[in-house]
Amino acid sequence: MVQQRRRGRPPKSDDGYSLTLQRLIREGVVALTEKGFVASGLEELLTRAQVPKGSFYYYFASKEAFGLVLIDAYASYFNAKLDRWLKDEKTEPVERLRNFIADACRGMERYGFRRGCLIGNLGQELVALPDAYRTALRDVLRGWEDRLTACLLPVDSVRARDWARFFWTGWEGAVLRARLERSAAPLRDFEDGFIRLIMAP
Amino acid sequence: MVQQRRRGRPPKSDDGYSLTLQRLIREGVVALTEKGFVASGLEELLTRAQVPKGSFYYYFASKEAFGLVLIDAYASYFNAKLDRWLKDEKTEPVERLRNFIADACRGMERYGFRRGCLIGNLGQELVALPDAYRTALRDVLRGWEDRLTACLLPVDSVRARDWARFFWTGWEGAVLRARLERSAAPLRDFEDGFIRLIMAP
DNA sequence: CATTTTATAGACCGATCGTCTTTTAAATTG
DNA sequence: CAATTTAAAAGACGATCGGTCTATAAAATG
Repeated sequence: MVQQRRRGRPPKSDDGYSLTLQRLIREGVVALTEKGFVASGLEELLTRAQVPKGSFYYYFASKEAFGLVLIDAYASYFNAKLDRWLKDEKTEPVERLRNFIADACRGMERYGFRRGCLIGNLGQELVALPDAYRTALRDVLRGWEDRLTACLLPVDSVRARDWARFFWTGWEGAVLRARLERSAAPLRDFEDGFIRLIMAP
Repeated sequence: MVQQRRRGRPPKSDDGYSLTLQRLIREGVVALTEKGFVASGLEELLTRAQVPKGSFYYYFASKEAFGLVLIDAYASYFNAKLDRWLKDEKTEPVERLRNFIADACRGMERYGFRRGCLIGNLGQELVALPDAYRTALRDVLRGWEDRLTACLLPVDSVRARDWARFFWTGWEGAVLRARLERSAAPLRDFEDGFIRLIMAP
């Protein structure tokens, strides 16, 4: 069947990710990891992204819709990062987790502990957010939980999921604490405790 | 010595806590535990507290100054709660912690998981907040750490402080997770893991 | 009644959000 | 190549709200 060409100007890129859109999403994710949703104003975002306001509302119906896209984008980015570390077959499971944590420490240091976890940030302001956000955020965390569970299965097949849940719960707290202290120490302290926990008989 | 009466209209109450002030602080703390600093608008707060806008700026120099007072008020409230549970001499140390957690679970359930931890909420939006807030929040957490350290000293005198640090780090995450899931399960899961950790040989 | 201090009232400005109309750009079709 | 069609950008605009400030009322003293 022959593809019937549409009349008129075609989209800049057919995958739905024009350069403008990419910049909006990139700057949006940065803003949310730093300040959360409410404190992130569109005006400042558009200035940073070098995108005029008119374009924003061409791509997104509202700030609310934009936020959901950002959650998705962040989840994709973070899931890729997790898969890279936690599925590294040539490394022992617990060591994979250690590698992920070391990478995260470097990441937080690189940005002077200004950037935290997008999911954690939005989670804290849940009451001020559109209702659909809660389930979206929850599901992202569950996705991380699944990935870590898979990684820990060889270590303790019975409790792998419990440990994974415990990890992400505590990790969000550790990221918060690291920002408060402007130090990666809370991340490493949590790492030590967690590994001691899952290694205990 | 006879109390010389001051000229002018006397304050409604001499302890510096007029009914108006009490209402402002009460509603302010509630707002911050629910939505954080930025998302908490003065307009709504004043409506709830039944205080006209003009009065607010009689009591506080700015929203920023107000926030610092709220952090203090919350810290006092929470420290009193901690002391009540963690210094309960007729109870075993670990059991004291369990009691505190059970109380916290009831608290979160009572408000339908709308209210979180004021310190955690503000910690997440640190970048959007006045600079003085960071150290204030950090010091409050250190105060909690001291209290739990004292409680855990009989259990493990060497590692008591490490465990206390670990607890508060993870606890902030657990509160966040509980709000996301609208369930106290994350709090109890964290409790289980933490106690297993400190009891391990 | 003038003075002093406490407390209230609400006007005011600027920022932000979201919409709307207009303009430009890039392709297709006859 | 001119007309047509759709994509994308540009930014003016109004409604709303947050935060601050000035003016006024209330309650006491001398």
